[in-house]
Amino acid sequence: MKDLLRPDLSFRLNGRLWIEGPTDRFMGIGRLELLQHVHALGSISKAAKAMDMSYKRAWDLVNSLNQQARQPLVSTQTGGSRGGGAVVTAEGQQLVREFEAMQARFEAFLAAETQRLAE
Amino acid sequence: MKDLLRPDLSFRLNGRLWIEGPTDRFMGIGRLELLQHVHALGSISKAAKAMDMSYKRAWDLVNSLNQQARQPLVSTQTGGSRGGGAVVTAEGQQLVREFEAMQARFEAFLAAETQRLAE
DNA sequence: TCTCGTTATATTTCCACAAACATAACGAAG
DNA sequence: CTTCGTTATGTTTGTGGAAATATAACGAGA
Repeated sequence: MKDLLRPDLSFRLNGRLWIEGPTDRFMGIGRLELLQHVHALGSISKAAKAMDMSYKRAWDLVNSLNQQARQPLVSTQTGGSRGGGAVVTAEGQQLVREFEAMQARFEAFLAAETQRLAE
Repeated sequence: MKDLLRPDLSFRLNGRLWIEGPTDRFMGIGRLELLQHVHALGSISKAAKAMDMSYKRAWDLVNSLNQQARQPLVSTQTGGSRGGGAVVTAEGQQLVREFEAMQARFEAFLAAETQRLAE
């Protein structure tokens, strides 16, 4: 394979993995990172800021996740002394763990295929 | 996992695989199908028509492939009684075979992960 | 030398989607 | 009853990339 490619350019194998519903995407690497940030920071707005994403976009993603899940994956609270916040529920944490694992296996697959390409 | 999803909606795992260069994408499932059509039909314009793609887009993709390859993957000819045409070179055919194989292994991976999701 | 189907290439138009912007509601605490 | 940071939601603006449009060149064959 590599003998087909221009030797003065560097190429790499890449890929994406996601779970899609009838209308919307359900889960992907971006949503995974968002959930991880929400879990770590306790708020959608802080997570958005940390990821350099607009709050609206982050909220829309969380909303899409919750709409497609049997039970809320992120539970939110408005108002209060600290303005409110968001927590990743037990179900959300389960999703994070399982998708992380799948993503890790995918990256192993990519690494193996990359190896194959070099031969 | 499936216990997290709304039971009234149908979800499926999906993914994409591609080889990227420094500036452009080099290879992916779309380019694979284009090469297969060019090989079968002997012309970029017929391949484009068959795929319901504009000729310009198809030509741009072929051009991108050729630019990034050490040797032409698609060889073209203008003019002549039939107007010209395009053939997938031996190198192009090798690329098709290798990417097909990789894509098949990826689909096997997806199937295995899909199995895992259902449990 | 005219035709025809194709390759080759530039320019313009269009549009889906993201980003940006705006505003209301919420509720604990002081 | 005001403040503050957050959630919640609608509207407007911007833009990258695809699609559409246009045109030239090519060369075998009639």
